[in-house]
Amino acid sequence: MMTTMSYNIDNTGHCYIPAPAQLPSSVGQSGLGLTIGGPNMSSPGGGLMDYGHHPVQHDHPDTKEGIEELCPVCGDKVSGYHYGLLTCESCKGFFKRTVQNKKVYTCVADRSCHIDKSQRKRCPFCRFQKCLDVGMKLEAVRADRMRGGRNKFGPMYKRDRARRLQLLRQKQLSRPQCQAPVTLNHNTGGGTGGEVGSHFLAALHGVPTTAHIYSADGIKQELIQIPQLSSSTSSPDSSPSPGQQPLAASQGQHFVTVSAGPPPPGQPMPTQQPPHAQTPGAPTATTIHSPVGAPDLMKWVTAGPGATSAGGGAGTPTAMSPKNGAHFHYEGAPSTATGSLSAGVTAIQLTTGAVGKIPALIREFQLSAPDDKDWQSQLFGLLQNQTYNQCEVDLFELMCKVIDQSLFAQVDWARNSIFFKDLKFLYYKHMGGSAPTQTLLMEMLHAKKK
DNA sequence: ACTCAAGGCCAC
DNA sequence: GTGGCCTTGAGT
Repeated sequence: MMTTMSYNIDNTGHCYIPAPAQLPSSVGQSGLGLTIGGPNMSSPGGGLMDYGHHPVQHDHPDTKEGIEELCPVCGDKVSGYHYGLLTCESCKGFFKRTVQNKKVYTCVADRSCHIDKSQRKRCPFCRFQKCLDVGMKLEAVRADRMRGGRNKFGPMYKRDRARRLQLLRQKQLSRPQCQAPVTLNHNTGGGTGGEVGSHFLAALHGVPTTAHIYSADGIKQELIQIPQLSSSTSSPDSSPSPGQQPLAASQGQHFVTVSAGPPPPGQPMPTQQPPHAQTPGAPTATTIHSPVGAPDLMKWVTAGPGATSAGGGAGTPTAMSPKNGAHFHYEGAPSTATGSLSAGVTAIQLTTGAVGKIPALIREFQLSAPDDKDWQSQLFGLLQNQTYNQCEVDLFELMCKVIDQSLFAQVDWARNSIFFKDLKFLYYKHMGGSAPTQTLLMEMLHAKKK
């Protein structure tokens, strides 16, 4: 039986094809006239990675350990990222020729030919179908045939690489003995000093960010930082849609302590400001007490722009003690708040003269905060995972992880707060899913006042 | 300067 | 037509 299947690309770059392939935008403006087809074939998966590019670098540290990525199409050795994913050199060439030359293949069988290294030449129809099925991207083939340079998939490759490396690392950590000392160094993010901030933003958007691992032989590799969010199941290469909820409640969420800038008019207390209520650039301090046995450095961690500096505005952290549990004192007109974390107990003292008559909204915030013990045990677990089976531990990396954890928890908490839900409702109602503008937000506030 | 994913070349 | 190697050039 001979079967064919066709797809077309319209002038907007959309391709109509009965396969889970990405749609081309750069491959011709008119119909491609390509005839393809085949069964839904799944990637063989397996293996982890081979960062070598052509020619394949067989002396890469990963391949040294016998871990080698196989081409998801034919099972041959991958030579690098090609058209959206790690493939071998021959499938790269095959895919390129097929798309560039607008090849039309037919399958003489039932569109379910097995494709492997020895049989990949037999049925180009099924081979190309498998290329599409595993995710090779038509739009990565350049219509103008321009050589060199980079395309839009660069960041995706980076994230995928990082994800794979983290999987590899998790695999290594699960081994009974530490096989190779690994020093963890947090990525400085191009020297902007914004790594923690970028992780925070990544959490807001539900996308993983990367850090770097330096293996014992000095080779820099990437470590992905996947926000620990219960509802975030997006793959590294998927971007959140405007209507997507990147964050949701997760276990162990806890808003540790945050001191922020001066309270907005009408706000009675600057105690636990939800992140979404903070103004950009406002001084933010995150204070965390380490679990028993963690390095001393962990006892006192601050994060965010102006965390320990004087900051601006009427309300600034005036005292922060790194010893015997973190402690901060917040002074902001017209009231002050003091928070402390020590010996596993989080205490928020309100010294406004309004103790006993805390505004209902703040009480609600406090009540909605998850159990402190949950948070601590989660943090302890994180640190255990980080230090267990590691011959060498980078304290800075640990600090960053703890900060990340707390920031993600803050975001979780904020998103689950009544205010955030309220805001989301309004913005869906008004915008139908697109981001609210400043003007729109003002309108909403006015509407609420009325 | 280096990286690496594009396209190109050419022996098979 | 295939696939290994080379050249290119934007991004880092």
